[in-house]
Amino acid sequence: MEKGNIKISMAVIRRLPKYRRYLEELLDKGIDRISSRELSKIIGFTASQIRQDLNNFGGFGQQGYGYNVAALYEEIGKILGLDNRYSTIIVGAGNLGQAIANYTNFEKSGFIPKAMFDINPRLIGLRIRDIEVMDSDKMEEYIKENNIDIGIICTNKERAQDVADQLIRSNIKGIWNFAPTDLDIPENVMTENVHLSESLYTLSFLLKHNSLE
Amino acid sequence: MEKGNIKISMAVIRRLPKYRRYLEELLDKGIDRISSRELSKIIGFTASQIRQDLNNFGGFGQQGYGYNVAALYEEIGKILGLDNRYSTIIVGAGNLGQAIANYTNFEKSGFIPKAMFDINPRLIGLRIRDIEVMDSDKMEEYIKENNIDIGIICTNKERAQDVADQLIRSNIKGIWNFAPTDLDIPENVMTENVHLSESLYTLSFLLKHNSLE
DNA sequence: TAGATTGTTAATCGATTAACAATC
DNA sequence: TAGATTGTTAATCGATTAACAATC
Repeated sequence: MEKGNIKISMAVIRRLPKYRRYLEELLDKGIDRISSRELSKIIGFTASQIRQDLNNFGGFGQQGYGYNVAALYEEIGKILGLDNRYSTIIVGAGNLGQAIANYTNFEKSGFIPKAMFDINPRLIGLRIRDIEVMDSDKMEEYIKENNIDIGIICTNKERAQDVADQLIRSNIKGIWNFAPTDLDIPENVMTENVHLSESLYTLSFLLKHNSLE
Repeated sequence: MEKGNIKISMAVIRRLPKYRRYLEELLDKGIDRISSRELSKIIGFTASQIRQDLNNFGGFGQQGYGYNVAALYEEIGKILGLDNRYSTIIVGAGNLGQAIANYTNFEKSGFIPKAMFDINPRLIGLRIRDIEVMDSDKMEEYIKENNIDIGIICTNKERAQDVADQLIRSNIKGIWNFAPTDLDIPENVMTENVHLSESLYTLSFLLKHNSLE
């Protein structure tokens, strides 16, 4: 999380995927250069913030010219680690797990689902695309033998911590957690939570308090 | 978004669901009072922040005692608007749409899915639980006739803005967007985005930059 | 009452924005 | 070269934390 020794704040990190997404759109439109001012207009961050953000990682622009869209897109991809491939497993083969298994966009970005795991005998043996649902009993062994990088937790909240403990024992590198609970995870295992109900409740708050105006 | 005239920051709003979740856990354990200091230990925010956050909405505590768990849980629910019922529709009946339709926890919190919509003839007529997948052509009419509050966009990014425009024309109050794009939406329609790929890329960043240590 | 803990003001910290010299 | 725009430092703004008087 550094350039030399400089710590990058989470606020900056979370803006990077958005930069990349807008740059991809520009690429698709055949635009090959852009200034922070123009980018500001379409992305909604200030030009100053854009320049600050990018300069955390290096001087990607050129005075008087701006930024080369293709090069910047590429650079941000590298910063985000999207030049890597990651092997993933999906734990919990219910609706959400299956939805993620079916969502091929992640695979295009280098996140390759190798297997799914579930405790429900009726799901074991099922295949989502070419991804097999295996018995959770075999998970720890599978992770170690297949060098799995990321575990995606799509179980209910009751099972989530047990699954996390198994993943941690198997030396997983990262956990993407969809279960509506906060997991207890050691510092060296990176975690990212997707708490859907928190997002929905935020919307609910906005609905309630906006309509008062 | 106010108490009197005071504006509540998004940072505070986004912490509210987490307070509620931890309070629910305490309730389940039969704990009926808690101090900001104790809550701080389990939730990970500072005690000072907890008191500041709550005092945006009122003095829910009592000096020398702390907070009543049940009462505070209830209050935060009201602040979040979870004492309301919301009628929702899910647009896009693919894997993700179906996963959300099947996730009964949202329904328990008052978000009632009334119908799903899709353009794919093979999906139209399908029922997820008791929720019918209808032809997207009928969506605008349906929203108006059934007083739908929230539209949940589960289409691909290409269709998302068109769907949003339809929702807006039908006077929807809020949009929960799962499509990987930023939508152009008027200020009076509340929006909450769930950008899964941004979350995954953030995890990727952390994996890459942490392993350098 | 004495102890505990809130509610709230003040201090600090960090993130965003503004400004401008450097330079393409 | 002159104009444009970056990279970077300084100023501002907002959010978090600390401190403590109020009070249960």
